[in-house]
Amino acid sequence: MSDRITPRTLKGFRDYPPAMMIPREWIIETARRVYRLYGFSPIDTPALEHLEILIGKGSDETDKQLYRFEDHGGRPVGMRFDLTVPLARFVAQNIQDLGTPFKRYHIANVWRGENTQRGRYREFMQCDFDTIGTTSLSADIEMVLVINDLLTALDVGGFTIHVNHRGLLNGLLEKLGLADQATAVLRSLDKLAKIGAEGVSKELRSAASATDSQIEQLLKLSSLEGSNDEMLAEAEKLVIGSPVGERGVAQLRELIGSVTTTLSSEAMGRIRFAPSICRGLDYYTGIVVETTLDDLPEIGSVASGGRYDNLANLFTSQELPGVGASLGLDRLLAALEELGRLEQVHTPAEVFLPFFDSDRRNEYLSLAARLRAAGMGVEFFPDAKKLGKQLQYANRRGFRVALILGNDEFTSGECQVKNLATGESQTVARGDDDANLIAAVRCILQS
RNA sequence: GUGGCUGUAGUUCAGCUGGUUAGAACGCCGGAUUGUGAUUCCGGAGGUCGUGGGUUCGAAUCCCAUCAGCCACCCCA
Repeated sequence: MSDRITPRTLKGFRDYPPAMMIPREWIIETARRVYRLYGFSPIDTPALEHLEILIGKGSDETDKQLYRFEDHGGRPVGMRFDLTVPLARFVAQNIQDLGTPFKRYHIANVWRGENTQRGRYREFMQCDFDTIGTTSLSADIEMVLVINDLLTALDVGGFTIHVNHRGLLNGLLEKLGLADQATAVLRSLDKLAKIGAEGVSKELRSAASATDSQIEQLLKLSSLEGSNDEMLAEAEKLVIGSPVGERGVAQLRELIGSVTTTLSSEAMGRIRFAPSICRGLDYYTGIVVETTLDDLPEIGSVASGGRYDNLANLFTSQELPGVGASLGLDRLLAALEELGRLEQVHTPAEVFLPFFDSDRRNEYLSLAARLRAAGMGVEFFPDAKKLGKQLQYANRRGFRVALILGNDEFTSGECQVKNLATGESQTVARGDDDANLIAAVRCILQS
């Protein structure tokens, strides 16, 4: 047996044991619930697409990271590297049946063959939601509200939603005569928080061959401080005379105004105009957002998105503008773990039923069935091992309650209800339908 | 893709400039306690030192390659 195959996973790909999968599923379920509350419908698309659908849609960088190969029929194919390009293909192909506006969410794995790092893998999950087929700012506003509701539901603690507008940036670039260097300039500006004003100006000089006065103007916009209103007023001055720039400022003002009046007073401080963020992706054309956790800003954006008015043009002549965002599941998970905001639970059920008296299996099974019918998760231990061992197992898995019944209890019609967190145990008379017992368990679970 | 660091029991690590049967803590399993889990005591299992070559009388230790992880760049979730 020396030729056994070594069990291993590919670089950047990983297994998800229960301790990881339980919080993961909780986030996914929360995202699903919040998206649905806004009327977004689920879709899925194939992991594999014709190569021509995927290449040239993101940037040179995404083309390099694309997993590509020939299928068994010799067709050039690729694995999706995000959910937005498949969405563009999907709506271009099906919009006549879907109608507009089309609101969808899509929670699925994507693949990128890039170098790995903590929180960065080659297979990872995105939780996207987008509204297709309307240019109304309502959809942009709703995107921000969804992010707010989602992160609130996920109990991540304080967070800040940073918003900016590509039109504002493009307007300034036009005025400065740097429009053809847009990508390089925006990428440099995006790093302001990371490398500082000096680093950015150095990079602007070398990468975008910007002059000192151009750099000064760009940094002036990026470094604005004050209230949202004050910053917007200053930004407006910088782009005055540029229609796209002025429109960007107007939209930002409207969006921030709408969001702050909709949110509760404690939540409205969460939205901030942030003139330096712009998102690396080329296809954004309007509002862009990034969201950081106040207690862990250095981990980067956990929910990002924006408006893209041209994406489906690659596949159809029909005009299909869109706006949407994506929750960074794995990054958020890493952050919550680091912040100690994840409950360490290893079992999806909360009630543990030891197999104590080996002659009474069927009686245990019917008790478990009755509790499950009452909506409680119950795990019945498969082996009639020593009670101490069974309780140890229950304790490690994070069960809340153990129900202990041996020969004594069965004959007296009672049950010991043990609170595993405190160690306290009470004896409850079961009665005919176990209603007493169910109430006692429920009491502990709700405390 | 580029550069740097790391890789020894399940886990965290020790192992001096190469030298006999590679250690510890915690964890795990069994028992003390045949009806009660985070304590205590006793006992036990578990490692071809990531993998493959090379140098050497001799390699966990040195060299090369490879795989994997971490960090920075790049990019992004």
